[in-house]
Amino acid sequence: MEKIFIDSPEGAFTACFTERGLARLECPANRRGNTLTAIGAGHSKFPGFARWKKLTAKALAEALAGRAPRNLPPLDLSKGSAFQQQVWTALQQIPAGKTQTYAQVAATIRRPLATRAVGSACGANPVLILVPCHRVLPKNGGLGGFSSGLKWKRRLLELEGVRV
DNA sequence: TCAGTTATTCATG
DNA sequence: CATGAATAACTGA
Repeated sequence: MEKIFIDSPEGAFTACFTERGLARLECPANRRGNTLTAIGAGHSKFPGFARWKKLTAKALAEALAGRAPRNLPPLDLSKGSAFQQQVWTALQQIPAGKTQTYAQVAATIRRPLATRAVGSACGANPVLILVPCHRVLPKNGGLGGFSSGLKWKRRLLELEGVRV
């Protein structure tokens, strides 16, 4: 598990890679740019690691600019249960600037009654932004929740031009 | 295995 | 508009 930090205008994101791909991507804890430096960037344990890092940084930059990333690094979602992986995969099908309700996501994975479970799966999503759990809103027009804080969810939606 | 929990939703009053 | 039940799946013990 290689852990690095990726600088961005929003702060330093944390990314974790396994031999299979990107396993985690976390929002900066505090908004003001912290001074953490890259860890593990020197020794690439896995083949293609350096390229994944570059792809991740690039995809992240694209996403923060409100556009859908061209190329994503491989994602290692093997940590999650089968159900969670289905949800996370479904989330990636939502185009930038669009939103879905928890019920709609439940419907797309052919589990129309699992709306609540979908919410749980979103909360367990380890790869924020690249797996766009922020594009899922409750049906009543509220915001729902966000693992790194609702501030981030609102901001990410604004970056994509979504009004709440 | 099972009780407790959840980033929901719908029907009621 | 507030409340409560229903509902599928995760988590921890």
